[in-house]
Amino acid sequence: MARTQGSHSDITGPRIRKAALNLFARHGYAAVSMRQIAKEVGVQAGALYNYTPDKQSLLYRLMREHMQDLLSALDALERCDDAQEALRRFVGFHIRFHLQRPDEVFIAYMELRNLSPENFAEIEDLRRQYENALESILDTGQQAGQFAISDTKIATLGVIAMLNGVMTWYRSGGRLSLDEVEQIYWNMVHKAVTA
Amino acid sequence: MARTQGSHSDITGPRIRKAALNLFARHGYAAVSMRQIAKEVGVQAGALYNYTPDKQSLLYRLMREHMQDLLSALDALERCDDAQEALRRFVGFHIRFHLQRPDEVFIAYMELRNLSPENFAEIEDLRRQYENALESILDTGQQAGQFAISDTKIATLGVIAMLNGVMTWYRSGGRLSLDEVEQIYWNMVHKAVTA
DNA sequence: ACCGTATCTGAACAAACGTTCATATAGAAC
DNA sequence: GTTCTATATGAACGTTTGTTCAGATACGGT
Repeated sequence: MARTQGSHSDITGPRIRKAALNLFARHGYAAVSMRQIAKEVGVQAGALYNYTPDKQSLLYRLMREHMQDLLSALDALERCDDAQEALRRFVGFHIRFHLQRPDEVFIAYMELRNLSPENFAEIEDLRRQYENALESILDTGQQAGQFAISDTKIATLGVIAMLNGVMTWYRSGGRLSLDEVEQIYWNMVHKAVTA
Repeated sequence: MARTQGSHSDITGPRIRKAALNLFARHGYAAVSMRQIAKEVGVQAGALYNYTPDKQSLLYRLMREHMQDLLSALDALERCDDAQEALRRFVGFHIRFHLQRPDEVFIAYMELRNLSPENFAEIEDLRRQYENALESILDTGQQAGQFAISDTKIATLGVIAMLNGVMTWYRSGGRLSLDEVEQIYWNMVHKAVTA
């Protein structure tokens, strides 16, 4: 008989978050019930409340941790004074990081409206930090005369939007390798911003 | 006393769809109840079922009509043999058409997963038709030696993703005019694909 | 003036929702 | 081996969900 009660389960917490992540990504936050999440974990709905105060916090925590991971990973990227090289690294980093976490990424920009106002503000701030990193690369290159960008703010959003598009179609094991995808996108981004 | 019953209301149907559109766009299909829609229209929930067999059909019809409008409008665009000019027109058309219908656009790509499988397949087919129109422009330019695109399928998705990004930030009356926005994006797209 | 019908109300339905809580149990600590 | 506590159950709560339907009402046609 499987042990179902009383054990110290350090693993139940992570499993709940994983199940919630997966279900939220597939069906959307509003369409997923606490009972569905509990069923996926193999537990009764009430048990979830040992690990989260409510459903909203479950979503918020998933999004916040994802954004913090993203910023940490970006921070760990080797610095580079040359703007073009920095941009190339950013493109590669963005594509690879996001393709490794399709569910987190999907949630992070699809479920923003299901956050409470305070939680939304925090996530939005983290997102802005990420955009600013790219914008400062574009600014640097623009001032150095390497880039010819009419509006760095829009270019930032344009580049990120284009790169994010990769997740709507890329499937590992498909026609193109990760290296090829990175090469193709870098080629487009590079030409789009270069003088 | 406002007339509340018995009248032939050719206007209730459109008002229901408009309210549903607005609410779905703001809060998401799953998070909006039939009673909320009814309240927005100023009617009881049961009355909605004179105009739609169920909630799902309400969403499906909104998405299908939007995609058909999009394809019709694209079809009405003046043909052009020169690929670069055709691409320029496409960029302008896409930006303007989509900015005029922010709610429809938002729903059309956010609520795909809330469609039943059959409905999803139909909408997806319409979307593919639209993508194919752009891809054939890129193909033409590629064969004519005007463009230097390593993969037209990916370039198609990349361009559309970039252009769609405009809707996440553009607000009419903001810093930039529509003409300026179009110019900026055309500049980026043009450089990204040109030889 | 009356009828027929399209339209809406208001109540009802069963099911599902997020959340709470008294109770049970299995493992850790002694 | 007993006790303590973290972790789970399972039932219950009040609300809300999508949907149905009998009855009421007001307009168009005659």
